[in-house]
Amino acid sequence: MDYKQLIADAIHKELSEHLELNEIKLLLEKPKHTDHGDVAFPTFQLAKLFRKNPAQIASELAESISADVIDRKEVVGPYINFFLDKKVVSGAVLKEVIEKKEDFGNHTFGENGKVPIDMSSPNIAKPMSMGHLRSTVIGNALSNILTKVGYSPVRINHLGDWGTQFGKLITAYKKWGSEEDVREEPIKELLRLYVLFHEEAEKDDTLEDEGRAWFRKLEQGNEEAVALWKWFREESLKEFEKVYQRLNIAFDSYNGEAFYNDKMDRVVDLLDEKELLTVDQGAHIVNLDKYDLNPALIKKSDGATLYMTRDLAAALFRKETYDFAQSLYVVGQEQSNHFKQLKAVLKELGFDWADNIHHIPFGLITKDGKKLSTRKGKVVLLEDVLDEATAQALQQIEEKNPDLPNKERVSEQVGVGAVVFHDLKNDRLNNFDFTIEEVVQFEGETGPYVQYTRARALSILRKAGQETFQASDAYQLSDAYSWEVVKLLQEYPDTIKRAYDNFEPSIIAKHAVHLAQAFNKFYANVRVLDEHEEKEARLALVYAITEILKEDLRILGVESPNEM
RNA sequence: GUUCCGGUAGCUCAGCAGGAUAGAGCAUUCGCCUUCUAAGCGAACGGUCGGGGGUUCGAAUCCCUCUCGGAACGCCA
Repeated sequence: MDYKQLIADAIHKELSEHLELNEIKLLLEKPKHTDHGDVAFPTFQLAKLFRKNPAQIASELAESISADVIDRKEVVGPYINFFLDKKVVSGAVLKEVIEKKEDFGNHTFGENGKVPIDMSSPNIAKPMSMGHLRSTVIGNALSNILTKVGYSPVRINHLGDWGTQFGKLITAYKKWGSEEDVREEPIKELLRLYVLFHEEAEKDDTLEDEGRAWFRKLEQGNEEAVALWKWFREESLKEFEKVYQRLNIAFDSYNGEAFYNDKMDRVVDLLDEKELLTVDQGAHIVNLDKYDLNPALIKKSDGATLYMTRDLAAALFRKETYDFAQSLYVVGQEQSNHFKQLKAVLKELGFDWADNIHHIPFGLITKDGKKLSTRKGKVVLLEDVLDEATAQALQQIEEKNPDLPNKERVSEQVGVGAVVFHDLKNDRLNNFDFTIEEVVQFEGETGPYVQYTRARALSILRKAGQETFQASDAYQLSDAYSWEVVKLLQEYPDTIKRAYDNFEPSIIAKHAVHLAQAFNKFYANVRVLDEHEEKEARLALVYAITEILKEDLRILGVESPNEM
């Protein structure tokens, strides 16, 4: 039920000669202050039309408008403020939530279209950092949002499993490493070797050459090099998997950079056929002047392929494999030029589907104001952050609720939830400077706050001994506190749609926080379990909240403990 | 130098298909547990919405310009 629509209809009846229905709908707004009602209609625009002052128009127009959902109208200057019938609306909304449960807010316009999402993409032999967290959790949340609006997402972990760094790594391993050490703590050891290589390379020029030589051997299929590469890859993946399990994220594909090694010749041939390649300073490029972009580098002057070549191959592969409706790349904003070029080259090749490729950029995480750099060993390890968050959550539980069963499990849910929620709660383009204090918080607009709110709500249901509800519009509520909650529930389908339209998980996070805040106010001011004529309806509201908070958190990739 | 992000309360951020007194969290101070989990609720404090122009009945929101941060600008990914 769309109340804005109903009111627009009612107004349109009176103004059909002057304004289109959708024009009226666009004029309707949601007042900032509750004493201005639930829906407001400003009449400024009508002033010219009627050659009267807006206030006069408002008061004359208000009298003739009526609809079942309108409880009362107030004219304040040039505004007509509509107050909806709380009982009618709350009954209808609660009925729908109880009926649909976690499917409330779903849309079908995605029509099952496949949407590959390039996300996470850590580099083999390097630890997962806070930077990878962003791509991972944003990609995961977008996947969930896409599912909610009817698409069929394909989570692709485009692993950084190829490149000259493997030559360096092999060199470093053979010089300073041992099988034992790598087996012990694969990523820590491989990172140590990688950092060491760069330190030593500053003193010794021949090291870089050696690294390049080993990479060449790897490319040529040298047995020793390939074996080491495979081993590094396997060991790294095992460790990544541990993190992904903690984050509760699974991928549909691990086709990384290496996967496209044998698929790039075709791209070059295709570009050649269409006569798009030109040679400039020895390198093969595609000129993109007409797009106002720098040329795309396809082949280096030594003949080696590049990032662009590989991504073109990947784009083609994904189109052919999935016949996607859209293709998303959750990659840092510093690469927006690359993706503009990628789309432009595909366009030049005559592929209209390039329009369905979307780069989903996100802001940079810095530490002490500086960019994180694996090479310099300046990283914030994701595992360390999750461990710290979990430890603090456990400490919190010991203080607040020491008798809680499954403390370990719950502290993991709360700790990891805090970190993930923190990463998703603001506009994804915002940069932020990492401090553990800021990321691991349990009060205010945080994941644990939302989790805690839901746990309290569930506790009421447990005490009431009622955890299932009949879908009925008899659950009617009249108090101001529940009304704020009902309005937020009612907006849910729209919220999901907006999150999808903007590819923006923070819209869901904000809904979760607002819903939790509204419920906590309700909780503090309205007794649910006391005998009251609206007791059943209040319980139904509490139930609806537990469902929707859980759904909000699920979309974000955050778990919902039943008690905490 | 060019292009792209961003500048809103002490701090972190909402609000930006223009609308009625600019909101929240954190921090600080003060209230509220004999009643549904105080990881909560309430109150106080806190703002030239970076500066200046313009469009408009109306601008934090749109346009121009300046300024200050961050990022990207052909052989890394």
